[in-house]
Amino acid sequence: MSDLLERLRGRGWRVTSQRRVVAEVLDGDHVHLTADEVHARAAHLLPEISRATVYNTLGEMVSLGEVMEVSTDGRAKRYDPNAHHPHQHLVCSHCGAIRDVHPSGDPLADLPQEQRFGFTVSQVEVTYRGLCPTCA
Amino acid sequence: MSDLLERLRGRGWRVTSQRRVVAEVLDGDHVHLTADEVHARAAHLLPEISRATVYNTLGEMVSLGEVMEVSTDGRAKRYDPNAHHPHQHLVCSHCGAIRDVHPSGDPLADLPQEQRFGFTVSQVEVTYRGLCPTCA
DNA sequence: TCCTACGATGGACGCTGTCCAGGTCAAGAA
DNA sequence: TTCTTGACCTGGACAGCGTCCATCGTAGGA
Repeated sequence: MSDLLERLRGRGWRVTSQRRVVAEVLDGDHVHLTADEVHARAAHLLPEISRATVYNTLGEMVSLGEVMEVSTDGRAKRYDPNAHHPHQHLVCSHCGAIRDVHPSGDPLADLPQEQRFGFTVSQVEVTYRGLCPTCA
Repeated sequence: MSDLLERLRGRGWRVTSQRRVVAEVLDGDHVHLTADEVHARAAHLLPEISRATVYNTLGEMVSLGEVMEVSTDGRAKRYDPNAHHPHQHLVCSHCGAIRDVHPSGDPLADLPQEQRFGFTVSQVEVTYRGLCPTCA
């Protein structure tokens, strides 16, 4: 986990106890927590941590490219620490479970030039939706 | 436009003046209004219409599959009347402009079986991001 | 014309996220 | 170790988006 902390420290980030617990909470694979969930888990480790700090810290991690922001449901944004490995998301339409997936091929290549309307396209987000084994 | 109204009437929908103006506001191509924008335009045609009614009506149109819900920015959802022609979206990262686009190929086919983790995948949403000609 | 169930209203409420003034502290310097 | 300072944290107010609910209005059938 301190991978993330080490990288951030290397970028001149001041490491505080608040930032450390947020980084700890975000450790792991297939982690897609909302800001509120991050706050709840962080508060378990450091009871006085404020909501504003969690939002600020997450925002900074996103700016630094160390964490991805994902919004799969139009409600709260979710934070995905797996930002260094390009991937897409598979979401259960019923229970909201999320998995990281790696489609074959380059989704960007599927958009023909004449369908780009002069845009300089630089990024593609793909969300696959369906039912997970438990909900099906 | 009353395409939409006719289809809804055919499904036993009671047609009221409120529902009619919401359907009128949503008429056209490349229309991606937020609920609030729909409300503002509807109120121009029918000043007393309430916000709750607009939300209810949009929600019903979505349930009936006549309108698509799109959330491209993590803020307000947008409503796309072009629900009967499968398409994806191209979004300007700077000004938020949205275009309907039609990628070549079937994005669903790009997700190998072993990447589906037992999910029954039924739908794919693709959002292309970049800069529009004006913002570039 | 009358009835009635469905629809509309608007105000309260909840969730998500942002902002700000003031207090606190990490980390470098001596 | 102590000092200094600017970056950081806090808690609360506030704003945007969306939902809920009790009540009133009305479309459409009898």
